[in-house]
Amino acid sequence: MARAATTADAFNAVAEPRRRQILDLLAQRERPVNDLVELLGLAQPQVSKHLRVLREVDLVHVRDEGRQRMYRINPGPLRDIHDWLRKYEQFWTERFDLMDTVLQELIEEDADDHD
Amino acid sequence: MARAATTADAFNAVAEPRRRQILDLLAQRERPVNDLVELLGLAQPQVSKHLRVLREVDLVHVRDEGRQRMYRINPGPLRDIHDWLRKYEQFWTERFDLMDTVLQELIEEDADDHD
DNA sequence: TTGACGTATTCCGTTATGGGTATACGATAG
DNA sequence: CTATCGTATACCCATAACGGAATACGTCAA
Repeated sequence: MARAATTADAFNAVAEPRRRQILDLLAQRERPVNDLVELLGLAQPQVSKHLRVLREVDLVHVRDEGRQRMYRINPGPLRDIHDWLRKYEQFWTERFDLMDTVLQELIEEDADDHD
Repeated sequence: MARAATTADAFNAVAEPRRRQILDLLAQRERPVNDLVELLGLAQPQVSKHLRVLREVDLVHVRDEGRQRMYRINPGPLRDIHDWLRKYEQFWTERFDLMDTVLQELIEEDADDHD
């Protein structure tokens, strides 16, 4: 088995920075492909390919409007990521970071004692 | 360019389900490698390799204890993901999802009118 | 010192990425 | 009907992932 497909889930789709940028731009408003091409400074085919990935994990919706294709964000699938992360939120408060550091030092000192 | 390395950042490291499982297990307590091997039902080398990735993005810390290596979670880097996600939280409330659906239908009806 | 244990590394094969470039395709303007 | 616009797809290349299997390495027990 190789690495999971980028279209496997939101985690994989969003691991690519360009695709995060695209979502950020679509979060502002619905946009046609050429808008994204300009704003990202990427070649049009690459943008279309990233959009395909985002479509396949249902992070964007498309709508035909004449010869343009309007892309809209659909943030629902991001919730899976958020749900997974939620259990870690407590860990990265300032106070906890400090406690973590102190504990780590204690553990290391203790390990030294055992030499 | 190929796909970004799994060690490029927390986004890529955490895109792999096994590595999320490992973090979940380490969130409970510090553990030696063999604990993870048993709990995950994976071969030991694969676990060591996943741990290497997690180490390289600083999501885990190691500590030598005799012939064992104790792994501890370091959730700090997850914060980057959380920060990026935060701007989307508002989008996936029930009420917004409903509004989204209604808007989508209106847009589609409108598009039909233009035929 | 030797052997067993716990863990890391290396090599292999399969798979798919992301960018580049060329091209195909549908819709609309003239 | 044809040319052009907006977009999607196909093809190529370089890169690296992940799992499997073998093996190397450091630590401790006898």
